[in-house]
Amino acid sequence: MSRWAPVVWDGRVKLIVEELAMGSSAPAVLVIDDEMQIRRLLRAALQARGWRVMEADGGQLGISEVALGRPDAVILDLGLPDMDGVDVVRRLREWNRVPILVLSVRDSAEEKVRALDAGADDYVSKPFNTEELLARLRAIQRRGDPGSDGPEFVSGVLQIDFAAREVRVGGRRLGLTRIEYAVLKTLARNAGKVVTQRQLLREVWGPQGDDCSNHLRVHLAHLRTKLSAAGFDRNRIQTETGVGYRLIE
Amino acid sequence: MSRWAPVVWDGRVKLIVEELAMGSSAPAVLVIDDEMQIRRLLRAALQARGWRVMEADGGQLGISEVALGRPDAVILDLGLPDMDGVDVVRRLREWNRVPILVLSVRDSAEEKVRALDAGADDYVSKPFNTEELLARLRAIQRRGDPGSDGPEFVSGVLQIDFAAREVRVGGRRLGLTRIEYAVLKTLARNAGKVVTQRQLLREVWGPQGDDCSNHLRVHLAHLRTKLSAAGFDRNRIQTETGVGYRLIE
DNA sequence: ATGCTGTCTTAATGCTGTCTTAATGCGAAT
DNA sequence: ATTCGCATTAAGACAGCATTAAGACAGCAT
Repeated sequence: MSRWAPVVWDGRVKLIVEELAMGSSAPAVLVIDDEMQIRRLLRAALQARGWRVMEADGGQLGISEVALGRPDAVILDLGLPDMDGVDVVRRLREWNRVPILVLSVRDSAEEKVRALDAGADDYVSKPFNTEELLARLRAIQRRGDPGSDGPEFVSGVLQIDFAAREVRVGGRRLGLTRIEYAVLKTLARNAGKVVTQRQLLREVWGPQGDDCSNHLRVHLAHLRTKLSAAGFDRNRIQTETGVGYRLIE
Repeated sequence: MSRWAPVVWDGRVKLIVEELAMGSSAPAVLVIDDEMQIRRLLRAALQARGWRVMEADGGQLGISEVALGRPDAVILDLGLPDMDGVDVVRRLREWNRVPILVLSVRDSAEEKVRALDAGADDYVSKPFNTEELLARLRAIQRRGDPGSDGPEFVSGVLQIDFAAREVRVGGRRLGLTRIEYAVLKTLARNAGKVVTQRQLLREVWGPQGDDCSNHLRVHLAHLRTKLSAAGFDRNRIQTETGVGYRLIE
């Protein structure tokens, strides 16, 4: 099948194309808000500016979503039903430095001070101007994360520096194509665990990217060949027949 | 000039004396505002919280003060008499990444977007709540300064002086156009890492500057030609197809 | 205003490298 | 034995890239 079989040329498809153009590494933002209307509004605005948008409707879910999805920024509504918003900030800051923009209906100085001192990077009162919010989001996201230098994934001879998009095997740089890198990145992020084919397909070809499983096999073969040529044991990418693949730690 | 030869007892000298008095280890903030009342108010509040305070009453002076005094944060009033505040931000950002909190009497979204996209880190409207402003200052200052240990970049034969906007290859000066310089600067600031096309496009053509990818290619070709003509290995600007570019360290 | 200079944009070309497609062979499960 | 899923390879299609040249444009000095 061709990737250009989709019948509709809607926003979703356009997004996929854009993601592909960016090596599927478009910055992701997590919106934590219990009001669906706000989430919808933000999703539309953010996607229009090239963000990948994730959503959570509660604090608990939001925190786990940060852990799982590793967003590049977080928009957090303080008025969540399940827990205090400032506590969410605090909990996140215990282990994560992702930029956090706090939203709130309250406009009091004390509230702002509380949130900012808990570790939030900016505070915007509702109702907000969308353009301003986007600009503020850009501002806090622009100032990258200082504390992340060097390879973030190391396992034997294989090391991956996600920030630099660089893969090394035994110290030697490896040139990977967009798709090969995306596949390896996903496997590495879930090292030891089985990554389903669907998961890989979505990572590379987007939500509509099922029935590209043959492509996946081809690229995996290339990936294995390149890795093993550089001294990486080819068998460390295991095939779980009918399920997916696993990178042995 | 010797620090203890000053003929005039002006603000700068006063500042030095204060630095000595504070042991000069406290974080410094530069307040750029033409209204003396505001400066006094801020000075009192900031000093009470342990900041070392520097002052400038105009944009020109403020910029040179940033260069000389290397403050850890800047509070900048947009409504300066001698130049447009947003321009001050822009000028500072050409070579410096110090956190900037912008103050303004104007509360319009456009103004905020302009200032933030120019490189400011936060925007507070006057009249402001002092506690909130201090909390915001802490928030932007907390998120340290990642990539600027000095305005110099050196890697092999290539050296860039961001302050002077000067590029040298093997000591010889290189004349670059605005766009060429902006591209090289961005690559250098992220040396070793892949800089996405979108990132470069935004750096040069602003936030809505997508769909200029062809221009980018043209200017990159010029840049590579100029660099290699001066003795810089052309391959040290790598292309990551479909993703972006990387300057090899 | 006018012309000059250097920069930016636009467009066209050929090319490189990546992705897709399809064909073949293998092995495990039915 | 047959079928299904997977690995591998090779070849062609295609997107994205590099490069060049020419025209538009802005900035600047006259």
